[in-house]
Amino acid sequence: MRRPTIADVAKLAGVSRSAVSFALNDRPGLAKETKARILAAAEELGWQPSRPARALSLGRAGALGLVVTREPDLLGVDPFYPAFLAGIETVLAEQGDGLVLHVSSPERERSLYERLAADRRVDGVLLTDLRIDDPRPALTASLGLPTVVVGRPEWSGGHCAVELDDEPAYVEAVRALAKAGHRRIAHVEGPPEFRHAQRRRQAWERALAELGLPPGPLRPGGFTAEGGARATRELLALAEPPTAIVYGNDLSATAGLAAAQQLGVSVPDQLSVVGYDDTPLAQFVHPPLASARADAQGWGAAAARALLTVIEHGSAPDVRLPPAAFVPRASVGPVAAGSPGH
Amino acid sequence: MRRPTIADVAKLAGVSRSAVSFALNDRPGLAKETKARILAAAEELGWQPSRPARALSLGRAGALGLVVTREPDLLGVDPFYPAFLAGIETVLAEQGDGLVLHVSSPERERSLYERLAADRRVDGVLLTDLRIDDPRPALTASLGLPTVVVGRPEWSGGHCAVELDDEPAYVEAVRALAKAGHRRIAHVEGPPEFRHAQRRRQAWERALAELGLPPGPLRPGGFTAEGGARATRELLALAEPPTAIVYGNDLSATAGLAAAQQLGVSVPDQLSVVGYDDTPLAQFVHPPLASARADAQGWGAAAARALLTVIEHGSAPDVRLPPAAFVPRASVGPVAAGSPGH
DNA sequence: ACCGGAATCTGAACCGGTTTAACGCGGTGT
DNA sequence: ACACCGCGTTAAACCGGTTCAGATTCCGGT
Repeated sequence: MRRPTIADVAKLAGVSRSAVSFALNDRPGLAKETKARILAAAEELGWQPSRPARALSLGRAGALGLVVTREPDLLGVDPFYPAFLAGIETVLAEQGDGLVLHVSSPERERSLYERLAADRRVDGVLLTDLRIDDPRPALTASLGLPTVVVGRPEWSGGHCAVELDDEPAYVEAVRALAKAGHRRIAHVEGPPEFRHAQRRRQAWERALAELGLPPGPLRPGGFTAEGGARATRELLALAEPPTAIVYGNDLSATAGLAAAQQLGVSVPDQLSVVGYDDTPLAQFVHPPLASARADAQGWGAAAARALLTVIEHGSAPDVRLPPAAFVPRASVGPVAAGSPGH
Repeated sequence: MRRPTIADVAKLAGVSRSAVSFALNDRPGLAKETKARILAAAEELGWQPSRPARALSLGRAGALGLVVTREPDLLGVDPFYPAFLAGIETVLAEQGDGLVLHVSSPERERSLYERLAADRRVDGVLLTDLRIDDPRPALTASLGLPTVVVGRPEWSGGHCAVELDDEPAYVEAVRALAKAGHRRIAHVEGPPEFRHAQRRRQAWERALAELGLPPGPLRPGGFTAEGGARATRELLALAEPPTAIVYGNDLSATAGLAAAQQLGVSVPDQLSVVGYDDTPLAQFVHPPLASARADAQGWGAAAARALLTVIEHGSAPDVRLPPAAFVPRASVGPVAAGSPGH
């Protein structure tokens, strides 16, 4: 019942342990039939080399690390992580490598990375959800832990960055709204400490400026449903309410849409709404929610590939993926003729 | 720049490597001051024992495995997994253990578990989303891989089961609807191959029977938004449409709610709606969605604890957690006076 | 007959921990 | 004075792989 070791395979094949190792890692210097015999023996015993043993002698754990520091609540409604993880897996599965996932809080984060590094549990880490003044890039650098930053190069602190830009979709959304006649376009932003939330806000600001529109009202939404609903109520209570709202994500947007309807504001007749993420639900709410779609799975795969390269070669070139695309839907409509402020 | 090993610590403290090992794992038989000196040396060098080395000599990987086989799409909107993972982490963090996560498809699943077992990459696995005739319990048993089944004991195939029952919340939901006067209560079920989807359907059937109500119409919803929307349209197109629909999850329910509204059917005046999962969005859609809440984090923690026990002792008693609770909200209302079929 | 060299395989060291048996040593009991 | 004991410590074996420096064999060339 004991699991077979390399010695068992060697004995069965009538060779030394090193020969088995050579056969497995198909190194040159083994006669073809010997190699076949060894592989047959391994097959017969159902032998696979032990990861820990392999990791110890190679000095490579054969695993990547990902620490997720978002609130579990936030995680559960965001299609990003599952798709991202699936993308990582597609790359790791080829190598037979694994992903070690930790869910953490900002306080415990530091010691967690330290342990990951000191431990040799993983060969490198992916950094997601970069924050303003994020200590992690410097931390992993000082720990000598190979790192890939999932986000813009200027956030990466010298590490390899794998970027999928939000901005174009945002700009496009604002342009689409402007084209539909909207002039008061509000934004409900995500937690401002997140770099991507900040970038989305700046994209909105810049797009308004480029179009020669006045800066619109801004409210915090925290990427949550509750925040989206509250922000929406506040915006609609303004003396001059916006005729369109761009949200930081679909969760806020969906809640905002419902909040507007609850106030008797009809979407898109009196208010246009845009989300971000293109949640599976987006096209099935009423009215279907305009949003932005990003290839999270491709992002995960690219990030994993980049990290493997960093681990192997010490560095990797930055990667720039096709940006997210604006997805127009019925929640965006022409500005109402009788809309206030005209 | 080389990471310190146990030998470096031993040299610095002026003792043998075994003494360092003893000190670290606080075993008896070391003089107090020697131990203090060793720990000080370890601290000074920032030394932590290498996982792979430790795993090799202990024969324990120090990691649990979780294979997720859901569609990435389904994953992204379900608050279950993130909270579940967070719960696992709370338990593993104490031990310093890790979680190896794999995202897979049913086809690759088998070989993945085989590798996990042969590999010694993990000490045990958690089985979630049990299906009808799920091959996994028997597979992990035959692989000698310690296993905990996340679900009902009768699904576990002899493994330890950690259960959080859906049924009471479902029965309660149907009762609440019946009390509000509903007699034609439909169900939009999840993928029927999932045990928990099946159990929810049976709960609905049983509750109707117990209340003396006729069996209601049933439609597949696949736990998806699209499925929920389509099923709703079909149900509402019936000659005698239901006055209430109980969905397999919130995603279907939310899409169904929107579909109904799109058809001009007002909720809850003409149709009552109940979901399951209590998504963060549930109380922020319009009208707020009645749902059912389960402590997914507690579930994860309990499952992880049970698995650690199985790994250590070879078995563990089944765990039965408090069941999910029905959360009434405004999407449930009294049956309309003029409702057809009265 | 002898040498050189390629091809093939093995022995032993090593990765960084844990564990077990034994050892040195001062103190006790008789 | 001797055997015995317990305490604190260590050397060495072990976990299961990889790797590198030889060892062995077989071959052709001169």
